Amino acid sequence: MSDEEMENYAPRRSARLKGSLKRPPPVKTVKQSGPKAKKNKNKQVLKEKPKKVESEKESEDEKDDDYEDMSESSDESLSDSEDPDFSSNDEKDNKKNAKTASIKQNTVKTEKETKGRRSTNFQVSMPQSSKRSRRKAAEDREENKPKEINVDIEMREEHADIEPDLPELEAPMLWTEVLQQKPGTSKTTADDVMDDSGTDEDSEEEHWHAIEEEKKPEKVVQVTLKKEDLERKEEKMLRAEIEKILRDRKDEVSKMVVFGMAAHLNYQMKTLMEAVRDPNWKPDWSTALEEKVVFGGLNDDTLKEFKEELTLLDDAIKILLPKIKYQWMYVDKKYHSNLDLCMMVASFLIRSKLDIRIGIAFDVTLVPPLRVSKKGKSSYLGPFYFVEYWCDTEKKFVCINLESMEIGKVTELESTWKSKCHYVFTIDQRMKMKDMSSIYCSEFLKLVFRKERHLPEVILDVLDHFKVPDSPRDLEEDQRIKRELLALPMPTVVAEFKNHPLYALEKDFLKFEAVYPADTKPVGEVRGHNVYPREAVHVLQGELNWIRLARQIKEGEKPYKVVKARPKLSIPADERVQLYLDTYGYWQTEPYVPPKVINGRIPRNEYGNVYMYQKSMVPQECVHIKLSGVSNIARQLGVDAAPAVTGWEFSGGRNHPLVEGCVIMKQHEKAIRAAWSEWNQMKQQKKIQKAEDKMITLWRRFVRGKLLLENMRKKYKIQ
DNA sequence: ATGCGAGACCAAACTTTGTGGACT
DNA sequence: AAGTCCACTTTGTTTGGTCTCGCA
Repeated sequence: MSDEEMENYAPRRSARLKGSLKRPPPVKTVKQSGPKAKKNKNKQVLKEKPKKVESEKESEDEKDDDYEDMSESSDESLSDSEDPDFSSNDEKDNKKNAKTASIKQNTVKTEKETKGRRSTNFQVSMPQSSKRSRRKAAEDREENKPKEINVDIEMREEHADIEPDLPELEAPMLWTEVLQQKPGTSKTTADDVMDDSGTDEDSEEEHWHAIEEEKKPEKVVQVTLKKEDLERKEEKMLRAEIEKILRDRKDEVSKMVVFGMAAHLNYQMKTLMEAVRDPNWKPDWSTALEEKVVFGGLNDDTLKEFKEELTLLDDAIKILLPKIKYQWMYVDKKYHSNLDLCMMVASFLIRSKLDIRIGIAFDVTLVPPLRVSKKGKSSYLGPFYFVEYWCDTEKKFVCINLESMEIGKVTELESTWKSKCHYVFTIDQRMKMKDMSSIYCSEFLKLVFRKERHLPEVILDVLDHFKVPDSPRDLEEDQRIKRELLALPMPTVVAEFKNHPLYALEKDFLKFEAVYPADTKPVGEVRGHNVYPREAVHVLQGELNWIRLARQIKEGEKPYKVVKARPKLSIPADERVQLYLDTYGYWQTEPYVPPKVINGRIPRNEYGNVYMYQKSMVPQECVHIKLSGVSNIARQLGVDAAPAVTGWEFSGGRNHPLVEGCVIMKQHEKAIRAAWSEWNQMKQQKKIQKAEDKMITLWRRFVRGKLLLENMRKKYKIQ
């Protein structure tokens, strides 16, 4: 990016808001994203489960030894493996063993009891903070390690398989529990017990179902009141949310319309060029007229003559291939639509060796969200087409009004459009698309018109997709348009100056805006306000923001403007003092010069970090390694490593630096990378091992539970 | 009729370097 | 037993835009 581009890019306030300086999305959004949400859910399930097992086990302990032996034997049969973790993973085992004083296992397990307790908690699973997963994502991108993710997914699926079966195991346990419990003491609440009375006569199983399926009615008055308040608040939030979504949607849709129109124009031009350049296509009726143009120049009469040759059809010509269609129409001297006519005139002019552009005038008609349109239905009938040709004598493109076939009458052209158009694009034979609204829309500089249009950035964004470099002629034209616009009379109304593309009032300068050079003379005065050219208004930035754009303040520069700084939220409101922020213009900055390594120590900022907002900011003789856990490795190897701040994250009501990997000296890179990959491999292996262990534990529990259930059914003769 | 300014209201931007407890 | 991870948290102030209303 050249310096000049940089300036255009950075200092505009609106650009700042939408662009690079926008803070990274808050954690919230990351949290809500698919994989994370899924993980949370998964975690919850896992956390809940041990509780159930606990209750299961407690009731189990109260039963006679019969099925304990049973489960014991199943336990043993399953825990053949010598792996101590494997058999000690289950808390149930430990307690039971302690109680029954089983010989061999008891010794092993009591020894490891504390360890076993911990592992029942299932924290082993995949809970990951957004930060970590983001870092992991970055790391995956860099190192291509899909394996890790696969394991996660597999595990989740595994659980999904097991999970539905487990509740069945609970039934007999809870049933006995329920019978034993006194009203009010149980977890299954007094309501359930009260409902019991009604189902006295039922069989045991139906009894159970009645308890399970009964829904508790909500009765508490206080809760409903609170709920109402909540609803009111929620309703408001919901409405705001919906409005925002609709607003965004409207923006998106209208952007799409603009994009679609641009693509359409692009396509038409392409088709036209194909048709005209086709050597097999030889319409001869217009040759005389063409020669007239070539030798005598283009004038209204020749164009009118051309149009008189044509017949207007009532129905569209149905030929699918547009190129053929235009060729055929031209030969047959027929047209149906405005577009057809445009294409034929354009063909004619190209054949007459003229450089042409085709233009499209259109509008984006959308009813604003949640608001009734005052004007009623849109009367938009467009798009409308026109042709321009390059006039050598005037050194500019001149428009042709396809209705009257008059040349060069810009204001009349607009009146031929049957409805108001806010956008006019043109495309030349090089496929260079330009926004010419400023020339063809007479109200272009009006405040209302500006507001009805998209932001200039959006238009540029769309046109960027049809990238063709500017030719000298394009640049010249831009200059000419600017001169013409400047020659128009200045607005007389103060409000018209707000966001005016050419002028700005001093009173409307934004907080971070100032006139540069400082001695810029006002170009006029409106009701006592000085009018400055918009070009002279520059956006300033504080030092930290410039660093984020890889620029630093030149030495000895004085702040160009001092603005009120935002209060520090960490200081209590009553103790805050008004702080000020020094701001500088682009011209006061230079490209960021990364600091040098002194005595083998990587230079850090006051927080012990290195700013790595851009790749170019890496300190000299250093490299930035974006691998998670790499700073640990560096520390273990005794290598100096500085955490790299790549952005900011808003969480916990505060801003925190986003640290991605660290900066180390180049000479250590190889060793660190090797050490990291070794460490990472071990980590992966451990993870897989853990996942497998857990799977086995779950399966073991599942099978044992099944056996237990069978035993119970046999014993109590339950089907 | 038109434009202006004040004021109310609202949405969005901007803010820019922790902590405590659990776990390993 | 130190080091690491993770959940907690989801602010409050400023700013600019929009709308309305009264006034010139």
